[in-house]
Amino acid sequence: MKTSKQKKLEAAGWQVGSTADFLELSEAEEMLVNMKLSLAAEVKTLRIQLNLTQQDLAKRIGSSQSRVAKIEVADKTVSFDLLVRSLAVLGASRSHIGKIVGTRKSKLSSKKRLARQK
Amino acid sequence: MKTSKQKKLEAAGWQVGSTADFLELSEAEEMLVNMKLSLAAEVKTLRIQLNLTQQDLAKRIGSSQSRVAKIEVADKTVSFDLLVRSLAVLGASRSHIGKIVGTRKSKLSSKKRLARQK
DNA sequence: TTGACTCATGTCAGATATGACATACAATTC
DNA sequence: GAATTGTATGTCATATCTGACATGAGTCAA
Repeated sequence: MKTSKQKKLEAAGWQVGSTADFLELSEAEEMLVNMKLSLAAEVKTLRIQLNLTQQDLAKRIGSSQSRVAKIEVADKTVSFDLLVRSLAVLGASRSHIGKIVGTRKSKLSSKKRLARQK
Repeated sequence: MKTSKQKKLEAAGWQVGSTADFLELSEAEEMLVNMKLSLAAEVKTLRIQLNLTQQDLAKRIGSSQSRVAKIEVADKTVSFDLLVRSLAVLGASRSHIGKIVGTRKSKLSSKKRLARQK
């Protein structure tokens, strides 16, 4: 099924699903990247709060130190799955993870924000 | 670095990072599965709200109808990434997605809940 | 300095996810 | 009951992700 609007557009010769969709995908992709960055930052935060080394966390999630390093910088070879799994193992609840996913990180780091207040 | 508690446990002969961690991983895994189920359900809900067929959504995310079908039943070959990407393309905001991720679905479907009220 | 410890990054073989296709099933319409 | 439409499921070649390893760089104490 399609909306009448879509049908009209297509009848008028528009390629609904090519150019416009490319933009939509880009936007979605950017959002995904930002989410991953937020999740990655939280992994690092939680790990440090728990006084664990990357090696320690690696052991907990059945991986290696190098991969944990990549997780924490949201390396492009790191999946959403792995990020969420890491948070879960660090004790983050669903609602906690949901908050991270749903909250846009401020562009200024807390360090810069502090400097800014002076 | 390790917590003093961990050090004590290890000194006492515990294999911190083997048995206990296996349980932690299982819990995390279960949480992940539940999250995926919630996300999958939301994909279906949003798609239907937007009056799109699986084929339409497939086109939007650059995939195929069959994969969308798998997405909506949270097939085990469907990644978190793909679920979130789908929601994003369906117009879900970060906070919207965050809510889905963070909210445990009631075990009773809305249909059953309605039947229950009688 | 040397060594131990922590984190970052490149590489790679093997595991997993992917789009695409074929096909099956259900509901509608003719 | 044949055709159409929307959805589900199995398979497969390929793309992407994975753990593991090697190695470099920074910190700190002996």
